[in-house]
Amino acid sequence: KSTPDEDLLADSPNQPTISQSSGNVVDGINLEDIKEFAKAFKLRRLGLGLTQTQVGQALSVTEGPAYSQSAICSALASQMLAAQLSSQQQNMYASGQNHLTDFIGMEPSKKRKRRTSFTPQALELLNAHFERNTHPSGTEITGLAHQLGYEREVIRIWFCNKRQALKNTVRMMSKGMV
Amino acid sequence: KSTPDEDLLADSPNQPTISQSSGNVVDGINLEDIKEFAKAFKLRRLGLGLTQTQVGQALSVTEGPAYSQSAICSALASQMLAAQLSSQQQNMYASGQNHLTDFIGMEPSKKRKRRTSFTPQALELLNAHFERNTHPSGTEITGLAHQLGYEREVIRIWFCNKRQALKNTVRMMSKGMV
DNA sequence: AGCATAAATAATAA
DNA sequence: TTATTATTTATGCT
Repeated sequence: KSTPDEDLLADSPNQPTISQSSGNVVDGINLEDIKEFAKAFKLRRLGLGLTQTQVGQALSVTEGPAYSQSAICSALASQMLAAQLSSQQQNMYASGQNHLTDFIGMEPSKKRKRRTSFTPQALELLNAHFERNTHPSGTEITGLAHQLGYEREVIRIWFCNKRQALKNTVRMMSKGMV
Repeated sequence: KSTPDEDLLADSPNQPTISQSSGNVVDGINLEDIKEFAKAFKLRRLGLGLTQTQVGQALSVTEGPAYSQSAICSALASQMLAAQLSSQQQNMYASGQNHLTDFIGMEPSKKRKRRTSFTPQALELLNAHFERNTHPSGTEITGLAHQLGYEREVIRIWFCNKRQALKNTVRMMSKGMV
């Protein structure tokens, strides 16, 4: 129940002490510092109103290869989970010549895909499939997509959402509701 | 053109038979039962004159997190779509807390192992260990796995991923970002 | 307005 | 790096 965001907002209640270097040190950097970094990074990102994906793309320009959404997330989110950091040296980072800001102008590519609507016939077939197998293979998905005349991705997402709905239901049931 | 509401009103024209357990079983619960549950839930809600949003807020008080309107809807509506349920055994659910966690016992196309999900408690312990030692020995891993009730391999991988995440963070830091 | 649900984003297991 | 799950957002209905 502690998302990075929440930890982000939560006020750090403790240790103003510069973590005594007894703690875990990774690559010469203290764990606490790493957490602090992750926190600051996310604040920056949110402040700029960027998604992880966007930051990844932006970084790919200046920095080397490419940071995928997963990479960003993996690198930072994880560190914040257990974070209860000394709320000091806050913007020991903040200052530097932020590369990120330069990309604030990036795209307006905010086009959301038009919500597709399935025909009753399509839904019937999809549901039938779902009852038989909630996790169709890639081939099956492609087959369905072709057969029904929808984009493959759309069909894939449909199954994702459908599984989610089912799981939510089961969760509620087991909670003893109704 | 078949909204859940309509299905709701429509009288179930068939099978009073306890669905023969041949059907899809999710987490020990039969699909038909799930549909039945969804139907009952909605009836309850309407009976109380509540909106989905209201129910969500109400549940958030007693139950943990928060159920958004979307959540309620997503959980229940979907199940009713194809519903033609045996209107029997009403609260065979109400009781036991079936491991809602991972439904899908269905396997075909075993390409990828099902993503396991850790409980907050498990994560807490794992993180604690990680902070103490990022490279647990084989014995330690086995111990943790046993203690937490996860497969040894799953625990091992968790440490791999965790180390990777940490390394990535350090890399970014040293790149001078933020 | 409220519902249903597709699409987008975040998180992370494999 | 990939694939899936979890959560949120937002849009097309009625």
